[in-house]
Amino acid sequence: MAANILLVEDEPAIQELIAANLGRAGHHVVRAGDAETAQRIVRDALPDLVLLDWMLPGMSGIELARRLRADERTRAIPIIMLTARGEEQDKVAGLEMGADDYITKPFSPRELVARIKAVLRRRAPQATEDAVELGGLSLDPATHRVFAGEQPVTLGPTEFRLLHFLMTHPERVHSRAQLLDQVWGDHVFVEERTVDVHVRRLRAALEPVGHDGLIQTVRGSGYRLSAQPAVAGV
Amino acid sequence: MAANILLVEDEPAIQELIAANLGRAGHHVVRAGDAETAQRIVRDALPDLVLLDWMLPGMSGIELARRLRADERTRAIPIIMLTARGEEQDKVAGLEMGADDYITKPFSPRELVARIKAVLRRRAPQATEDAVELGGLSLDPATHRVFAGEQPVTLGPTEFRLLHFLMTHPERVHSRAQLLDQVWGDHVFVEERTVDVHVRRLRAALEPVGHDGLIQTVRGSGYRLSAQPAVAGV
DNA sequence: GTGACCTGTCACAAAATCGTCAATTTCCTG
DNA sequence: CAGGAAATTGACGATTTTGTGACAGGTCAC
Repeated sequence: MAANILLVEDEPAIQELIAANLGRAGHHVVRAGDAETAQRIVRDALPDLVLLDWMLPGMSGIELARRLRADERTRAIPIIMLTARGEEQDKVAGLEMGADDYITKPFSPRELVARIKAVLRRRAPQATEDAVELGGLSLDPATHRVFAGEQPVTLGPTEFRLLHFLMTHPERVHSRAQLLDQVWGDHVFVEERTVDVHVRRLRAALEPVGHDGLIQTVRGSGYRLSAQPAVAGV
Repeated sequence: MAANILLVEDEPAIQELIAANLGRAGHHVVRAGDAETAQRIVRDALPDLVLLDWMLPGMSGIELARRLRADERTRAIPIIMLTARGEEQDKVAGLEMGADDYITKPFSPRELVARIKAVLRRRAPQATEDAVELGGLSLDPATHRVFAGEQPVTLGPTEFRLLHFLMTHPERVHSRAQLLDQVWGDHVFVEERTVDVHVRRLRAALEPVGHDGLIQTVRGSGYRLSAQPAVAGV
């Protein structure tokens, strides 16, 4: 259950302490000393969770939380706020602002880790997981199933993600690099040729159910999923 | 968001104060002055949430929480504990015992109401108490029985709840984390692989009565209950 | 007590999937 | 049509994910 956590805390001592504890719990921690930096990091790195001190120099924690909630891409990221004792107003405001939880300073490392774990696990399943249908082929992320008409298609996890991406971005040519970013994740280190292999496996799974020409090769550029045949006529 | 709330608090003055505030917030409040009474009320009335003072005469709040978590029927009821300042030990113990949240006394009415709202909101939509039937398999929460056609199936409590959840949410793929949330509750600290073990036990119980392929593994994602075979029949 | 369950975790076995490579084939350019 | 770049393919060892059996505690009804 390792996770990327952004810690927003201005006091170096506390920052250090928390980071050490989270690190020991197996999490990867990125730190920010102020809200502006934090905002930038969130946009760039999209952490799994934000640990947010409520009292910050400059932009307040509340304001940052509000902004994160306002942005489409960062809306789903859970926020745990750190408050000093007795800041009753803040707690209420924070919860209403969309914080998922709060912890009152001082807190024990165990409590912090326990709360993080709970929040991460509670994360709602993505809402934008609609089924895709295209040219007689349907794919449903919720059930994790693919059908060619009535016939089920069996795919490995990677092929499934690849097909999902292609079906949600049809007709466009995607370079191998783009596919690696989108399907594998932009942090992995994998040969570009690997894409070829998975495309091949995907084609092999689609061909027996009458979808051969579906994934087309664009020489020198990449691949494209298209309901239209690659070449007119013939 | 009106809810039935059981307030367990021995000090009449505080009891009165809290009850008044909750009532103003639109909740229906039932009160108990000690843990024994509370336990009885919970079994009878099945409130939506329990507000539990940690310091009680006789049976402690922790003990009550433990018992509620141990009982099949009351396990899912959220618990918010009320603690005095500085009782750090209690917080950790409480959270591990299954409390969904805690509030440090003294607290503001606004905060209390906000916390209650948050806890109720994140509670998973409760499965119906109606009997479920699916592909020759029937499960009745009321009688706590499972039948495969005419044949009774014997299950342990956890397997029963697991099957219940899967039957009420068929076809969908559930990650181990989601199953832990929904079946074990989001407050427990259990390894994800434990899910595997219980799935195995469930499969073992279902297989001799002709329901082998019912629970399917979706590699890399989780498990799925489906009347449809994973792969088209050969 | 005590014996019959249940539970959560491990360590290990079994399976499925992955990423690479090298050999081939295909396709474009001159 | 030759040459060479680009893509396809089949094979394979490495890695990751699941399935299993065993086990140490804990609970509960006798």
